[in-house]
Amino acid sequence: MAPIVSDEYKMKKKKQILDSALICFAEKGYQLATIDDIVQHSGISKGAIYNYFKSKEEIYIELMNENTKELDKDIQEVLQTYNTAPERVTRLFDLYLRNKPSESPGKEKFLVYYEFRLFSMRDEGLSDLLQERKKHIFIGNLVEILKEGQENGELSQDFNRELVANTFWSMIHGATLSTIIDKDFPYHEVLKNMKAMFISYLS
Amino acid sequence: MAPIVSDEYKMKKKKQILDSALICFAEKGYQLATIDDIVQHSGISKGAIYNYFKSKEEIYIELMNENTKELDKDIQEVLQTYNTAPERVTRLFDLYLRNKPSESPGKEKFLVYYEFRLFSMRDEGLSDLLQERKKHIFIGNLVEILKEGQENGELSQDFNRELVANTFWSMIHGATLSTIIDKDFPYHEVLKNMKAMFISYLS
Amino acid sequence: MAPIVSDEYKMKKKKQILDSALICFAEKGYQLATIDDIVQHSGISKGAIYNYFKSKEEIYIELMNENTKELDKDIQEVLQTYNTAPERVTRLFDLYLRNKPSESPGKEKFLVYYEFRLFSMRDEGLSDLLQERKKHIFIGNLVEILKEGQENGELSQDFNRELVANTFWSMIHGATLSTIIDKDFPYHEVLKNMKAMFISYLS
Amino acid sequence: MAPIVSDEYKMKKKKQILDSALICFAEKGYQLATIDDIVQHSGISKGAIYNYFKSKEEIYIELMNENTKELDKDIQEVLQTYNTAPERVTRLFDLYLRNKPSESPGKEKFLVYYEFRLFSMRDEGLSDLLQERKKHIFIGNLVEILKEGQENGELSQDFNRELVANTFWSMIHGATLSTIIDKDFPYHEVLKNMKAMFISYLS
DNA sequence: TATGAATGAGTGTTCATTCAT
DNA sequence: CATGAATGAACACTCATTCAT
Repeated sequence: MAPIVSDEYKMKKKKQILDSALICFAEKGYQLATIDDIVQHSGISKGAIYNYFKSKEEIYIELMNENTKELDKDIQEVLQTYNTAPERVTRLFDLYLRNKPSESPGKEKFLVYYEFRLFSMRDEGLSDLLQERKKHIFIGNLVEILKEGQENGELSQDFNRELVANTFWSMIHGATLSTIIDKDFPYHEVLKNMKAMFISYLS
Repeated sequence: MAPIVSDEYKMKKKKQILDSALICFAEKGYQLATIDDIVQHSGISKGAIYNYFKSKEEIYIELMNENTKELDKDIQEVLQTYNTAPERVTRLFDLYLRNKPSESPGKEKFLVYYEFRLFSMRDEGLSDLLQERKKHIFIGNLVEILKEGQENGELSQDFNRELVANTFWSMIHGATLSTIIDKDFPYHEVLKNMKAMFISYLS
Repeated sequence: MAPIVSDEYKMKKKKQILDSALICFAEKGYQLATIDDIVQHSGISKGAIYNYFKSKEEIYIELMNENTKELDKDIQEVLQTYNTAPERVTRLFDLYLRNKPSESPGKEKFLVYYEFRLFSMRDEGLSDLLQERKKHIFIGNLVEILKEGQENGELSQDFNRELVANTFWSMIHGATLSTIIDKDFPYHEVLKNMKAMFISYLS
Repeated sequence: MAPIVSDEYKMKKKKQILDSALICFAEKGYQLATIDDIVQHSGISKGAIYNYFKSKEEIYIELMNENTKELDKDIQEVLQTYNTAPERVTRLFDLYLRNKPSESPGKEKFLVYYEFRLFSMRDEGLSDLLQERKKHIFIGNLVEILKEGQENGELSQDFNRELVANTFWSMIHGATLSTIIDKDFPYHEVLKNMKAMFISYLS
């Protein structure tokens, strides 16, 4: 039976809901934001929302999946655009210098994202999934960059790649989180500082 | 009216409630943990809990205040025990190498703490208070250390102290958060890495 | 406007819906079965269903009407095939010995039927209609049989025909209901027992 | 810790809720009766109801358990008060001649009861429990009566006791159900008729 | 006619908070 | 001070019905 609306229409509708949900979750937090908030904000009826998502939690999770996909895309782009390891690491930092968790809408996005990450800790399946994903997208890619860098002599041979990759991402997390919770946090300067420290450490 | 029970008794009772609350909040998260959970876990009646705290949120906030106080005490201890800037910074790192957010009950404590920090973002008063407190306890103390270090030549003159202090704390946040959300995160190694990077940067 | 599709087509479609509805109502009960269940089971779209029936309740009622019609047909057949009163009563029992509410799909049919009968009690109009129908189809026919039987001396003169007819049907109801609610109920034996009791009582 | 209200108080409250629930279920049926209906009818708040019962279904089931208990008590009383088998069987019929499903509140009770019995068919555990209970309370007791009656020569040796017991109860069901669904059904006369048939069959 | 997306009133259930005992 | 029964606003989710295409 032919669908009465196009897939494109459905995607658009889903995106509409996700966009509104993000704003609502950012404003009140996932638990305190209600489906009615999303209804109000999106102008889409409650029933319609439940046609696209089977629960509030599914909206949350799908929202976060989108987020991860975007981030992954950004990272891939860096890998494809730049060739040397130092350049690539530099650009990864720049990704975050550009993303600006210090102002809307980046701030809200990150706030919701970190809340989600902590929230997900109580669901073993979810938490394992996210950990695995992180291991591939975040750590894996960076390890690969570092490996190539070490192999072709761009980088020092002295460091443990896994460790350094983990260090990189935890610095990013730290700078981002600090920005979210402290509106006076000098995000750019700190990140530049970290970038300098990190790059110098690699060489 | 003279108090019928001693202040000590009251403090003990409050502590009991806070301890149970921490465990409940860790297990389910603040929103999902119920007063009844705390009742069950603490063995203290619902009415009694409301004699000591005027709302669930107050329990949350007071719990976090306790946390901050403890941390402050730890920091003060470092300052009083050690004299040189490099030593002091080293010991601040060690504080976290000791605290171990990688295993219970430290993990739960940090989980609840970070959730609280994000939660607090929606209450301007609360968020300002915490920011201010942070500025004093975390940034202020460290800036003081760095200043002394620069003045007596222990540290390089090249850096902006505020910035470096912020960098320090955001690295700590990053490592801690990473540990909470990733059970395979090599917390100690990363922290040692950061410590090395950081100390070398200061000199 | 001339009908675009044949009446036969419409009847076939209606029957399809009713058949699916019966299965869905049997499975979950009228209230818990949803239109979507019927859609899923029948493969007919929601809109189409509402083209044939104006509400879920109408499906229910029409389904029961079908049921009554079938039963009526069965009874008429007995009346036309057999001539003496004892034979006819015997065959009425046999109708139920054959119908087997002890196994699918008879069981489901009876389950839905009795639920419907109880459900209908809250709608005075519906309940009156069904009562009237019963009085004619069930009681009326049997009274007629008994009357003829008494008049031509096949049966005892001693009994009140209305009463006996009511007794007959309530025994049938009892046996059927017992079978539905008790999977170990010895339906056939009980019914034979009743038949014996009843026939002997009539003579 | 001493309870703040007596057990008696709690029982009274529970009974209040059950009484109101019975009336609401009778009026609209279990599915259509809402908790708010019960709130309105009982004057007990929604929260309070959920302090006594954990779900609407639990109210339903407990209501039916009460019903069964009462019936069991009635049966036991017959057994203890009367000694001979014919007398006992007579009195079991009388129980139902007295119970009057033809008028309120007996009618409502039976309506709800039969709806429950049919409803319960979709829950295997529940349905098995009820079947088992029936086997003991209803069939078991009657079989015992019949056995004693046969052994001391009060009753005919010719019949299968289990079968007869099942026949008895299905006649009762039939008469009761007929009364519920047909307001003109001559309940008393039919039951007396059945009693006569049944007793004569036993001798 | 057929389709299935949209609607929104309605439901069972939860839970922070209160307060009589 | 302690207790836990009572309260009721709030919420996620459902589903019969409608209607634009």
